[in-house]
Amino acid sequence: MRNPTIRDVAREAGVGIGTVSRVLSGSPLVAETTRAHVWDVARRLAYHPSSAARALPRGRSHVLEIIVPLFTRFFSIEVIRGIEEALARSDYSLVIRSVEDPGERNRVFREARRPGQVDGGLLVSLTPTRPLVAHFRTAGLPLVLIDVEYSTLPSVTVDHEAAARLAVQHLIGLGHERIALVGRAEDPFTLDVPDARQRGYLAALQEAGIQPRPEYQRTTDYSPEAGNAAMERLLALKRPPTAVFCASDAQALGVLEAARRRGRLVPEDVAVVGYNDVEVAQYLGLTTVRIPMRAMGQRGAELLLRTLEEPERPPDHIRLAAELVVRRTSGSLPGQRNQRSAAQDIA
Amino acid sequence: MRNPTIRDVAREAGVGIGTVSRVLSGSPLVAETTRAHVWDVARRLAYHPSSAARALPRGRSHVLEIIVPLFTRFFSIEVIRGIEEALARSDYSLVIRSVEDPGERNRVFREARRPGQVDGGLLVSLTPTRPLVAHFRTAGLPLVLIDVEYSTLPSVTVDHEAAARLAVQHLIGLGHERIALVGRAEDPFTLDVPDARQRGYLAALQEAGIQPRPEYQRTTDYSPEAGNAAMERLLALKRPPTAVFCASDAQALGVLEAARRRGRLVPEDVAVVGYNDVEVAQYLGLTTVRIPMRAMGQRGAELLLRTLEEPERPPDHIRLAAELVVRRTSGSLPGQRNQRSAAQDIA
DNA sequence: TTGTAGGCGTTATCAG
DNA sequence: CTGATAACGCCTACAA
Repeated sequence: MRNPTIRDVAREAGVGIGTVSRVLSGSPLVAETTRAHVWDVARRLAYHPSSAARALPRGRSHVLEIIVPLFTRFFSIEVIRGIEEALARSDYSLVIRSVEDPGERNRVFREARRPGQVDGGLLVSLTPTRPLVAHFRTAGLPLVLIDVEYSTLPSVTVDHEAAARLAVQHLIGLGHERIALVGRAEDPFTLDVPDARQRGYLAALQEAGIQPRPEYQRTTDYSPEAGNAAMERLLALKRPPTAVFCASDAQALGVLEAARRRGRLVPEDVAVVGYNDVEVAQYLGLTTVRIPMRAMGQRGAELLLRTLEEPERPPDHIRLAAELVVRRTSGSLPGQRNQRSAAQDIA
Repeated sequence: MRNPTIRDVAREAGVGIGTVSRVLSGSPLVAETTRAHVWDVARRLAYHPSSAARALPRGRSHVLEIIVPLFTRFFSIEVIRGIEEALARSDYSLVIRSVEDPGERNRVFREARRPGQVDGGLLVSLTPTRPLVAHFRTAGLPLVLIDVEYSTLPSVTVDHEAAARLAVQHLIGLGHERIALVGRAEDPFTLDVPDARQRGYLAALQEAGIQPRPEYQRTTDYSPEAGNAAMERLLALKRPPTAVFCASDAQALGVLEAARRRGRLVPEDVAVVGYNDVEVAQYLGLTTVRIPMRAMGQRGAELLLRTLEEPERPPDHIRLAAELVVRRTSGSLPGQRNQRSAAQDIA
């Protein structure tokens, strides 16, 4: 009934518990025959070491903590999934902590598990506070950042500025000059001002010698509703833009909807480019910038694992590339019959 | 540098470790003054008990395990989120295990944490196997099911049959008689044959005295692409349906797209109803059945917590109500401008 | 190469 | 009410 302990295995195998322990932890100081025998017995008894008991003398829990904002957001989910994939074969468990609103952030940071509870942390899209960094440092626990940079900590990021520039360059390449930005409102979770996507947008315009216009730049939060409202404003201008670059696919959805309601054809009257490449983007034919979310999670987890093995290793700063995915809403190549997207007819 | 241990607190407070332990666990057998003093010292030293050390004599880890299929699916995410909300104030941690394909299921079940690793489990949309149930039973660990029923285990479910009937009744109420079903293919994760939604569909037709037609019933998996293909087939019939009920919003998306491509107006030529009420449904104006996913998670977690405190408690079987959300794709009532009309309760 | 013993931080029991 | 002290299951010197 009770789980077998290491002692049971030792007795059953006729060896000392030290030997069993060595076999299980793969120590080379065991005779080959002994090892085989012990393994046999352990398997037969269905022995599984208690992680709590193991954590005690080792001083390590084999648990990793990840702190992520807005758990239900597609971006977060994908990153988490990537982390899980990387951790799957590593016998580390993952504890996920979600920060649902900015006020919660400091509380969660403060409650970040004490050493012994957790062996390391992963911070996603969240700028670390000084105390948090100090906490992990003095505790000797590795902390890895995803989608955020910090000089002394390992990180995995995407160059959002370059990604945004890519998108806007694409629009310029199609001949657009009146290009609007539906950017994001100040992100309450990170401190990245001005926003990287906006910087990329401006850079692309400048490269092409296009004068940016303030009335073409709107910032809203990441929702279809907000995108919708922003687009309404843009379309109400005397010279409305012929193309719109959105800081998220969610906003782009709203932009498409507004265009439809105002009778504008996409991409004939107005081209739309989103950001992230969420699932529905492909389905709606939305041209967008693909952010390698899952890969970000994977690489971050790998970085953490590596730092765990080699604590003194200087922090890596990995930067992944985003790619532009051209679909129908930006009216790619001439001669290609553009389908109107589903979103437009439904509503 | 090292974390303070209970011994440090005891020494600093000038008491025995037993007393500190009692104070911290809220035992009433401590003098009020002693208690206050010990708390003070503990706070001052920033003492945090080691969960590993605590787990050892207690035989409980304070970790709960949740096994969920297809982690990235909206349904799973929402349920998990509900669970987290319920657990947030309970100092239990959550370890999430995802089953990404049916082959993985048994492996994950087999690896279900041994007692001592975990204090209980939550199974989402996954029919438990005999061995799994036995495993938890003999280990004396509570296991709660979400979105699945099993006589001897507590569960939280939604009556999918009633929910589906509701949707189809709505269509019938609008005057439709040629109503198609885009159902789900056999679910590799659960064993629910015939599918509850299909049963509900058939029941609603029968109640209304409508003869079900085999050619109106298509089963596909939960993807827009599959829904799209199914709709193409339906539209190719000599007498195509005037309404389609889909077993998921994902399929409904594809159905809408197919209708658009074939030049059918929604809802004038064909009405469409989805299932789940995913985020984008509201945005696309999709009439659908709202499944209380988050609430399912919450209630499930609460059930688990309760069983943890009271192990002998007979299993509760909680059944939550789904509601119909009428939006544009079913063309509600003439003149009625409401996006969401009165939600109707079921069950 | 292997067995033994001490210790990891708590809880729980049992005398005081 | 409170303070020792024996587990809890495992790891790791250390001794053999």
